[in-house]
Amino acid sequence: MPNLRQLEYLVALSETLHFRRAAERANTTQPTLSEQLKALEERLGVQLVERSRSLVAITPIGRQVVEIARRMLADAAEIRTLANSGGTELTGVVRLGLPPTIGPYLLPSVIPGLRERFPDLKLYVREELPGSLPRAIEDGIYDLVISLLPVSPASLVAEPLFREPLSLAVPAGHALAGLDEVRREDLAGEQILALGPGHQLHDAVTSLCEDFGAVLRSDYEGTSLDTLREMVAMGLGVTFLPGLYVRAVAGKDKNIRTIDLVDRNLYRNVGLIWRRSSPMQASYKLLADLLRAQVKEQFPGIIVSSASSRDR
Amino acid sequence: MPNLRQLEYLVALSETLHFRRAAERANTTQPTLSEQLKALEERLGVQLVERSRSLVAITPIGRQVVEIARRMLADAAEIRTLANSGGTELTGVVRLGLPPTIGPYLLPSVIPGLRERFPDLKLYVREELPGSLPRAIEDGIYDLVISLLPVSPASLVAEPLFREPLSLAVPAGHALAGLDEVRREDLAGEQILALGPGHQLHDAVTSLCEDFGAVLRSDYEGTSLDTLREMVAMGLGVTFLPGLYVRAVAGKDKNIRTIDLVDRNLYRNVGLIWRRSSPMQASYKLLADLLRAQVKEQFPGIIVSSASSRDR
DNA sequence: TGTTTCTGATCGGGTTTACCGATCAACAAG
DNA sequence: CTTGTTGATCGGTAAACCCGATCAGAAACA
Repeated sequence: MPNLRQLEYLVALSETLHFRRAAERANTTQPTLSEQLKALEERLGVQLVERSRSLVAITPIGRQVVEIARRMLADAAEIRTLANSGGTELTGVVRLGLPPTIGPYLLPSVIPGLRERFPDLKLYVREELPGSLPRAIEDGIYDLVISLLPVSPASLVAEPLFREPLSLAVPAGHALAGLDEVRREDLAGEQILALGPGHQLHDAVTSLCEDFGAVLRSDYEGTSLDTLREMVAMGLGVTFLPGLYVRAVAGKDKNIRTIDLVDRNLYRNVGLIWRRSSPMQASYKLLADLLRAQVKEQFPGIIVSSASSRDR
Repeated sequence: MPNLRQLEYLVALSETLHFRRAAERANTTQPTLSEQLKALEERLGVQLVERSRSLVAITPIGRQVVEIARRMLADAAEIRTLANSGGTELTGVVRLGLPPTIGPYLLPSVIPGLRERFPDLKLYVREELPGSLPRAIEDGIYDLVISLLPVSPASLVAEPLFREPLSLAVPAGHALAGLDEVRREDLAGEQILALGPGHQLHDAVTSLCEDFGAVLRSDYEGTSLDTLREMVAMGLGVTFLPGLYVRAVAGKDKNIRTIDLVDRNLYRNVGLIWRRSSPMQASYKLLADLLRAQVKEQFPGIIVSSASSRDR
């Protein structure tokens, strides 16, 4: 296996065609360069340099090697630059997992701001059922996950992002459609639609229904927030929609009304999760800051969480 | 400066995400891999691997490094392949210098055959006044030179290729045009045209003129064999043309006649020259063989030299 | 709840590699 | 014939590289 240092010597020699000057350029001494080049030639089993008292020339094969060696040295330099800058800054591909009830509504709004702040950051985004997200990040499939808080495993760190209120969504002609806000007792007997099991909204809504005396329609299970909205618009029942979705999509649909709930206990807490063992901690906190700022700016009404303890 | 072996370890780890299996794949032991990866991270000042008891993951920066490292390892492998095959076979760019009175007439005929025999060989061809060719190859500007023999410096090796007869070229209506061959005395008093000084034909023709009692026209100096041919066709005088040119071009010109000389001392010896210190000796001899074979096939009438002593 | 198994980290060691200063041998120029 | 310049060589040293044995923590198992 050739050696980067030896290749560096060869390239230097090919540029100067002079052992002493090449040694100087490569920050070493002439004996070392001479010796290492010999060693390189022995390793490869090919003569790379034509030496005579009056002439130093690179052989045809040597020139091919020089060409490749130049590439390799440039690559090595790139690694070094990457390491110098990349230690602090967020660059390259970061794999982000998030639930489908958040991704399509949050990301389009915040990604432009992200690009501006971290121009060298490329997000590889994948949506996944929220139930499997914590496991997936523990297994190293993602670098970051946006998920609902709290998360259990001690190996994970959660940085809260925002509290997202759930709004009631009813058809335009519904009895409750005119109200500015509804109370718990208003919902008694209503037909409630929810996403299928696995989605985080499913479990939450189920327990809500028990509390409120409402009826969960198990015969219609939505597969996405969009289908849920359509089902409400068609009068199949009412449902709860998360604030991000309401502000991004549902609020613009004339066929339904979204109503705040007086009972302000209805929230989902959304946070940014990473492994405690990740060395990108500082960068991820910066990212969380930026996400909070973006949400605050783009989604009025969403309550942005306060950052956890700073340690820079 | 990162180290190729360390990069190999990193790549292996990125593929297995398991220290022991990665060590096995990289043909080393787990402690070594562990240690060297730590050393690499310290050199770069960046954490590349996320280690915890239950998980091995490559950090985002680490993945960028892996990507570059893969390129570098592939390049290193390419160097090794090159060295293994290239030691014996003629590949890559070989720089060939030759005189303009040979290049355009010899090369088009032999290059197809060359391609066939040495498919990975790329010739960088440059024409130069023959006077400066020996100096140029001594200085390492070329790897090979086709030149007229003999060559003086002891640092050069010459492999004879062929003996190229000089033919007399006269205008179609000239007094000698009907003859099959001419004698020295036939030329007495003729106006002889030649190339300018610096060309090898100049000196040779000058001394010929003295011998034959012919007159060298110094007021018209050709700059190439083609202009010389045109000048003869226009009746400005007669000239000597080398056999290769006669067979490739001049023989097809109806406005002139080319006539063999009875005096068979008129030859130029053409050979392939390289530096004695060149390690490609064996390949160059093969090349000379091929060139001789090609000339023999393509240029009937040119006397191909016998190869110098073989040593394989 | 102990026991076993598996993980990567660490330790002590020996070998190889990389390097340098000094010197040599061949050659060119004066 | 001397002087200066070239790359090669030598002897010694420090660092890099590697390995077997072992450790410590976590997970799986009984």
